[in-house]
Amino acid sequence: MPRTPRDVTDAELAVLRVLWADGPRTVREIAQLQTDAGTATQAATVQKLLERLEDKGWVERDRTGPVQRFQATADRDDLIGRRLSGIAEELCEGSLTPLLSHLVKSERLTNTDKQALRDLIERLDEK
Amino acid sequence: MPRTPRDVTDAELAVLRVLWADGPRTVREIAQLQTDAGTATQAATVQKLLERLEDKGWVERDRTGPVQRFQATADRDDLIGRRLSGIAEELCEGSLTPLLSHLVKSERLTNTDKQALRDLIERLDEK
DNA sequence: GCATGGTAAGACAGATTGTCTTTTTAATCA
DNA sequence: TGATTAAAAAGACAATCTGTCTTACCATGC
Repeated sequence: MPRTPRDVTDAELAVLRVLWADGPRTVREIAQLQTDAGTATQAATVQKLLERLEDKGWVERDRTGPVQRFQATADRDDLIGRRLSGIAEELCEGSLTPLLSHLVKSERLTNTDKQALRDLIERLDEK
Repeated sequence: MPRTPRDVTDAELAVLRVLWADGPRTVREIAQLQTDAGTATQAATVQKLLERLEDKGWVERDRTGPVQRFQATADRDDLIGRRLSGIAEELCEGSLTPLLSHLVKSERLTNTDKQALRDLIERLDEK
């Protein structure tokens, strides 16, 4: 029964968000920023989350200064990519095509989306 | 600390797969089919998984016959849709656009994919 | 009325996850 | 330089979540 852990958990994502929004930070700073944002989190908790994120490769730390500073090694789009691949892997034998066509067929695309899509495709062709 | 449970877990997905592939089935049949497929699973376990799937709305059961028969209420594409929405919700304030552009920009699309994509878009325009 | 197979309840252990507490280290200062 | 303090590492915990079973309950066919 090998359960598959989450790539990034809720609490971990909250930390990543701070790093994405405010760049490299210390543990205290992150905790403070989260508290400001309404989600009070003890520094010790943030520290543990950062440790786990580092293990998973989402974050790296700078140990040179007197106080460690953490920064994300991947941005939101990278996480999106990993999640999409995960879905493709689990439900489509690895192919992204079903995801793509699902999105295009979904009724939720705005006209702007459609136009952007056409542009993207054209640019694709050029290459 | 409200953890967000998985929409469909690994073991549950295995059951869903059987229903998708072989249509409405009884608990025993599902267990048997899984065993045939190499993943031995006791009928009791399948029963519990089906119960959970029913609670979550992925499966419904026909209690009329002497033996209950289960069937999926959603297909693979529905699950894909839910997952995509989940990502959009969690990482893109609900917008699907970032997912879409990620997919299109990914290097993993084959020429066939691209062509299919163009066709889809054209059909979109017509509506 | 009783055996039997199917169903429902629920018991469990192991893993995951969000949060802390305790130790250990490192840096500061009287 | 020894005492004080802040930071980081370890690791303790409780509350789930999940995959699997076990036990109790029922309806049917003899």
